[in-house]
Amino acid sequence: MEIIPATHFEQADTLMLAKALIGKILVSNIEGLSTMGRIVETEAYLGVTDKASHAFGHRKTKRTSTMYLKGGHAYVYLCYGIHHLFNIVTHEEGVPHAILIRAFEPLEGIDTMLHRRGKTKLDFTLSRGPGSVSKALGIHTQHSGLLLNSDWLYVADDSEAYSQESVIATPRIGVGYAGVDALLPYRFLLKGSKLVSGKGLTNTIPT
DNA sequence: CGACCGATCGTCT
DNA sequence: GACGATCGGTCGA
Repeated sequence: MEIIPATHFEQADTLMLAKALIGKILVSNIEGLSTMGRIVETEAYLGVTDKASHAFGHRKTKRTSTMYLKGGHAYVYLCYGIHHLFNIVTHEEGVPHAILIRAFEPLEGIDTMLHRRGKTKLDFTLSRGPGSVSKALGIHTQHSGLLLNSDWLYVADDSEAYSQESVIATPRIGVGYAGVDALLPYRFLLKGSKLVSGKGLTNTIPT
């Protein structure tokens, strides 16, 4: 399995990067515990021109300043006072693009993930939804601003083949406030995956 | 199965 | 002082 270096995310085409993340492996080594899963759902947030992005209109605050770092950094923020949502920053320094990881298929460290999630048995809710993703992997807002690397968290490619047709694009979830931008097809998912979040899909069938 | 609701708090106006 | 890039539980059809 090949580690994808943080510099990979310095590329400018965030939509391409978000699509290409589908099928890749996310590995965390946090608090001495190793967990791993295959990414099945992502969303792209295109910075200053994207009404759904925290950086829309060049908004830059203490919280969102990490989005302006160069690609390959982690952007983690607290949502609804409860959930820690994990993004990978993309593009060059100063351009606040990011990719939200919304769901993955658990591969290793399942006992650890179950414990972190307060569950006793594996089902499709373990790592479905961006809040669940971070909780299962042990990602916390304190990780925001860190560069992805093998010390704590990285993306890897196990060369499992996914055809372009197996990845589909849909509008993003929960961004109704973004007006017309809420309709943009910036959400990518593995077609037919039962592990994908949101409503109106075949995601209610237990594995 | 869908609709609704409460939890919970940092961030921004 | 209001509001989320959410989740899990409950309620009713």
